[in-house]
Amino acid sequence: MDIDPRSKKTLCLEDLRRRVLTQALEPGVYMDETELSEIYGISRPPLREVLRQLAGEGYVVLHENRGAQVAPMTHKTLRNFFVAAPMIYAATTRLAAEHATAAQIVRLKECQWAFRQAIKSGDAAERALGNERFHSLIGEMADNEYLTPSLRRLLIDHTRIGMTFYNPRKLALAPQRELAADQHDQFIALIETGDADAAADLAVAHWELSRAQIESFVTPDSITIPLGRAPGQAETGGAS
Amino acid sequence: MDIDPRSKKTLCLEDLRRRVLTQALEPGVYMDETELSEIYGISRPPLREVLRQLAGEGYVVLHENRGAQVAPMTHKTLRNFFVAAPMIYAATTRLAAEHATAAQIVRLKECQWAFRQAIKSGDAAERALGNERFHSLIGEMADNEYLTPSLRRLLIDHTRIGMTFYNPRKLALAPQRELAADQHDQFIALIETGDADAAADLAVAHWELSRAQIESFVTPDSITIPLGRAPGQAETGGAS
DNA sequence: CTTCTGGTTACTGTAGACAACATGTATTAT
DNA sequence: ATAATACATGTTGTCTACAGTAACCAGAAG
Repeated sequence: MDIDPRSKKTLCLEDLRRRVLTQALEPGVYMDETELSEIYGISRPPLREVLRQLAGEGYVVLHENRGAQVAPMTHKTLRNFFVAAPMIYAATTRLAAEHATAAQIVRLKECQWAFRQAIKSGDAAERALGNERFHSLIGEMADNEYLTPSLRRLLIDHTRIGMTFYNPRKLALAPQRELAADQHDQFIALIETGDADAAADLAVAHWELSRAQIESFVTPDSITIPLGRAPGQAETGGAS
Repeated sequence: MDIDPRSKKTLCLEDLRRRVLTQALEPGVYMDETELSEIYGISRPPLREVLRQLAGEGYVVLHENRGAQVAPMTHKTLRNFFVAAPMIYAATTRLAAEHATAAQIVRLKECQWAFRQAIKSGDAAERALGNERFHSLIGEMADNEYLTPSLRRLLIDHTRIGMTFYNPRKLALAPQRELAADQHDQFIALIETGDADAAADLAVAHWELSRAQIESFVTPDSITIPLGRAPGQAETGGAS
């Protein structure tokens, strides 16, 4: 579909994906077709095609006569996410270890290198996109057209959730970030040796780490702060 | 997205889905935009939107400057299908038993009634579409936006495969068809009582039955036919 | 002051016409 | 005779202009 990476339409598609993933376009907001078509230098019909495709991929939701809405995140979202993620991640990682080609492993290593660079730089968006790409590549390795759709859908919200909670200034979380990156190296090693069982286990462990991080933000430790002290931290707060 | 079922565009979308599922549009064939737009009485831009959406849903594959192709079925298709199906079916059925609402169960019963009618009538397409709708409704009950994409993708090919192999004239398979329909009734009963474990087990059993039917056609028992006899059957044969 | 109704506005949905690309064929040169 | 190239044809990709619809706001009646 997107063979020619130079076309404006493809650029538009990729940029909109990026904007949704990084929450530059916040969940739930409505998008103006005319405005977007002017931004990307194309007319409305092809832009509408792009929006349809994004709807199919789960980035946006289309409403009749009311336009495209960035896929919202509700209270049910997180719960459903916790149910589906470990199963899909474990399954796709297992299949990746069984089917990965040499060329794919090379690309995965390049991606991991870029991911570590992003962590060092402290750029939340780059880190989140790098992580998304890493797991997306594992999905490609799995080479199963029936599991990929759910994996892609999971990665969209996993990235957005990570983007919400990730804060490079929280030094206490640096060890966890290192651990996550180390696990990525282990993914590569296990996929390269074709150890499917270990890869599946690692996928679950990797997921548990991510889950713990998310839960630590959903249930913050603000209780430990003594009463009467000036509250200087409100980092997890909203955007706009 | 498709709130108004009367619009030509929605009709077009649903009809194309139906045509792909019943193999009226055979896997791999290319579709002519102009021709389709004339058939459904709409112009090419909205038709192209429909094709994009169908691509997102996995019914068709888009090729740059070469149009839309009905999603092909290769040798890898069946293998990947066998890997993913039991996992997704079991998971969604379990969740359906946990989350189903009364209104949804009513609709499922209506669907099951229609399904039995279709079996009696011997209409392969109606039966296949009825089965697809039944499992699609269970997917809705599961109410998990992360698992639904894979389920829908599975159901597309499950329906097409069933459409290929199903032959109402094969009387030997009548008991299996009856069993499948009975299992649907059991699905309803277990979902209604909320027995998630039993529902998941039934999903696997239901899948195994379907799998056995498929395998019996992939590996036909032509060996038992004595040599020298006129070969009168070539039903599973290829397309254009 | 509240509520219903009419108009206004801004957006989405669609159509028709034009441009770009790919394919198949015929012609020419080797 | 064969291969390569140029052309003709048909399809996809895109743009501009128009039609339809829903939300918003103002004004009048209760």
